[in-house]
Amino acid sequence: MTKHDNVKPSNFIHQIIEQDLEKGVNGGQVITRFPPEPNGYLHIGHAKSICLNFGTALKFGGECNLRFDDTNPEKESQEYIDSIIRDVSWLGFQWAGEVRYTSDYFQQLHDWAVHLIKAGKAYVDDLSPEQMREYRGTLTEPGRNSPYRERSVDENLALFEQMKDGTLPEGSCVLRAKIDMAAPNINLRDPVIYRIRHAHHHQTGDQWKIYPSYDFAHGQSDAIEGISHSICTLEFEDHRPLYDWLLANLPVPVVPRQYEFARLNLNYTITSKRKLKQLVDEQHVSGWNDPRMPTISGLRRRGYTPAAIRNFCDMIGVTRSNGVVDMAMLEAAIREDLDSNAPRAMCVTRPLKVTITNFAEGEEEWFELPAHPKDDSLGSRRVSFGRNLLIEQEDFEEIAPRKWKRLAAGEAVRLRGAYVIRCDEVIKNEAGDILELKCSYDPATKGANPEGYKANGVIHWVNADRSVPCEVRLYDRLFTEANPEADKARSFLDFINPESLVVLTDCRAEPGLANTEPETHFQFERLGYFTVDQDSSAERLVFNRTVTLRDSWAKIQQS
RNA sequence: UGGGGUAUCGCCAAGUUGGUAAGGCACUGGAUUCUGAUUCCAGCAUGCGUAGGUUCGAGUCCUACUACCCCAGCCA
Repeated sequence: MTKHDNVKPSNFIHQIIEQDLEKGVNGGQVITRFPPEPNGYLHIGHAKSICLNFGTALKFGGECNLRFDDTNPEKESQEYIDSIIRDVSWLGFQWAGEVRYTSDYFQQLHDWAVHLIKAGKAYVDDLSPEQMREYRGTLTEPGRNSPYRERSVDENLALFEQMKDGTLPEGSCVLRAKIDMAAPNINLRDPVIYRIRHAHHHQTGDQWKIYPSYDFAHGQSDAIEGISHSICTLEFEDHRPLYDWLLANLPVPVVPRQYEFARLNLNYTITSKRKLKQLVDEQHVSGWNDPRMPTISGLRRRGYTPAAIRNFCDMIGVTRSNGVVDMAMLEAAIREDLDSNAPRAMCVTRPLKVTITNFAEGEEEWFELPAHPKDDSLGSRRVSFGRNLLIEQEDFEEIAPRKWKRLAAGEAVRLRGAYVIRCDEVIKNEAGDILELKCSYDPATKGANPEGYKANGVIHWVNADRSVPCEVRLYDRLFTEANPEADKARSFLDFINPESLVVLTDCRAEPGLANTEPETHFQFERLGYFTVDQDSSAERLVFNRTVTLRDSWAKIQQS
């Protein structure tokens, strides 16, 4: 949508808000929130939610809170909290006020639970988890009332007090909302709203022995924060009646409304936190920020930019229909950004020795080349030319194939930004491997077309005596299947792409690339966009391939 | 067999008093090009899950089907 910025990205939630604003709902205030559970790292799917929630607040002059939905201490940790804060900031969004935690509201939530008990709308149930499942009924059969459902208010109060005090063991009982065991919507069949957990909480320590369930915590936390539009994904749609029931039965300050949108699915990857964690725990990848991971930190390390991710989120839109977005769309977003903003450079990844026989030994010539073909504001760079050069192995064929625009025996090709050279001799070993090319350069072709003959095309190169040794990590899609989770009989792990990472250690980059800082982006001409990895140092430069350039030659070859 | 949803080009997605199918990605031609990149031009749904119906006219209204997704954690 950025490309021609004609149709402004609109979505059904914005339309609802516009109507609300016209009606004067919420006093004209738009307050949203992004509510991650700190039990893993954020991924591209969360980026969609972040852009929606923060973007909506921005669009309507409102605010968006960052709230950790931390009601399940056993699965959560400070490491995840830190990573989430880092990722949201990096994406370019600022939340209103301090970071919030559902655990900030534990006391209020507890008091509201007591309120429900006193109103005869909640009870302590001693049923075991197995029994509770039996009593709940099935999708097609109604449930039955628990034998503990009619306990007196006083008894419930006393029991809940004991749960809270820690005098009752974990799992011995729970607090349930008293709604309707025959409701067709299973979420309304007396949902559990508090359970006993003698666990240490990353924020509240050992203060609490009981923790509220998601359903009991979320809507009320929204109300406490004055959220006007509580946006979540489709799977919570069935929870909305419960969300509304709790707000209707509690003395909350405001009544937020919940709206659901379809979560993002991307092909050739997964966006299940559980499975991403499995990839990390079982070391199929190097960590949450492995450049192959669809996590925000992985994309960042891979070389994706905040602007590209935000643009991608605009491109895919927000609807209620479940679909699978093509990875090509994400790649298009980063190409668009980096094409206009990344400085160009030359790097030879699989070097082939080229000796310029008519260029004097020990001599050197420097060229000043623009850093960007269309944007002078990016400045220029200097590259060194000499007798000993390196070109890409795949840029030479002894016998040129049809439509070949590179170097071939006896033919001429332009070295980007320098001279046209001709291959005069091919040096091979006994096995027939090509070891070196003897070439001659045409001194008249600096900034000028050759006279009386034509060069096949343009290839990139580097001065062997001046280039910077470096490592290049070629990344590709993590899975070989568009939907690695489709096969019920096989694990998604079976479809990990064995070539998702290819490490090249004998690469040579142009001189100016020495001492580049991590996260600096480049376009290595004719190869793709690359970004300096966090492992990189002055002693050992490391580049990650973010994405290749579009390659019409590859398509010609295939056909 | 219960409840809640969704169905518009290969993918995403506009379409809001019914008026004669945006755009992006991908793809295919062609032009420019010292990146087979970029850019530019052109092409790409007589049809909107299916079948009926209402209407001068339906993706938009009605009816009946079909497919797919979510729900039976003391996870979120």
